[in-house]
Amino acid sequence: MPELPEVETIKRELEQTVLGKKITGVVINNAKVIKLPEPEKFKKEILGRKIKNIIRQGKALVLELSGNKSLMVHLRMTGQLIYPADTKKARVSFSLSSGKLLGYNDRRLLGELKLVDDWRSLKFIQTLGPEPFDLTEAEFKQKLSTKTTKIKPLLMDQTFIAGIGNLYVAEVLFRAKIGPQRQAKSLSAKEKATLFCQIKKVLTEAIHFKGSSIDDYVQVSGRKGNFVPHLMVYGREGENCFTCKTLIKRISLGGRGTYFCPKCQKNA
DNA sequence: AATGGGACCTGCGCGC
DNA sequence: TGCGCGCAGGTCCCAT
Repeated sequence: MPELPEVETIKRELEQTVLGKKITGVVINNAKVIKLPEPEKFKKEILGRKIKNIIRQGKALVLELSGNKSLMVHLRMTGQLIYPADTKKARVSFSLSSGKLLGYNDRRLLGELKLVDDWRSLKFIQTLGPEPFDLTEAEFKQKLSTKTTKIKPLLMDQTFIAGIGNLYVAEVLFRAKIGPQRQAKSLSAKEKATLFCQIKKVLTEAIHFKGSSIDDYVQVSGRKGNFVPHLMVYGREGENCFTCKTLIKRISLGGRGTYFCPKCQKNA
């Protein structure tokens, strides 16, 4: 569930807390989350390096380290980065030169840590679509114009646009009054413009409120994000639409829970 | 090109 | 009370 706003929140917090610190120790409690290189090598190769720079690309987080190595972290569903952390909960914990621990938690073990020479050449990064904030309205409209797929799965496709997941796509489509099943290229110019505007608006607001703590997501400090009270449709099946009082529906689209207002969001 | 399914995973809530 | 099951969704991979 961590999407662009959650990962951006974490990135900003890490900049304030661990940037410039040196990694002085590593404890691996579950090696499953370490995808590259093998855990022993990972441990050996990361020791002594300093955290030089922190970057977010879509939902991926990159810690650039001294000596031309980078740690790519993808939280997937239940990954957390906690500082200062306590060892017990962490799948992997890093001792830092501050004397405190940076912990990687991951209840479901779906996340991944990769220590690599060149993070930009990772396949996931290579195929990532544009950052929403780097995209122009004209480019967005152009990209939509050829797509016959449904708008909701398209916006969640990380190779189409980076950073939007199941929660924010629901919010964006609700605010743009567009049904999740609309064919992408069938959107009018006005709808495309509204959609583009709402993508940036919703993501910006969610970053401002430090993300949505629906499942496991918390800030680096361990505190919850504050955007949940601002959600208009996600998770509101059977409740009244805030605009028209119609009951919010939940359907399955592309195998994902899809919330929308059948009256406000036109599917044709 | 688009779509649907399964795989990876665990903990929760549900029905019986 | 306890057990088994479905479900949550980010990404990859495969089949059609």
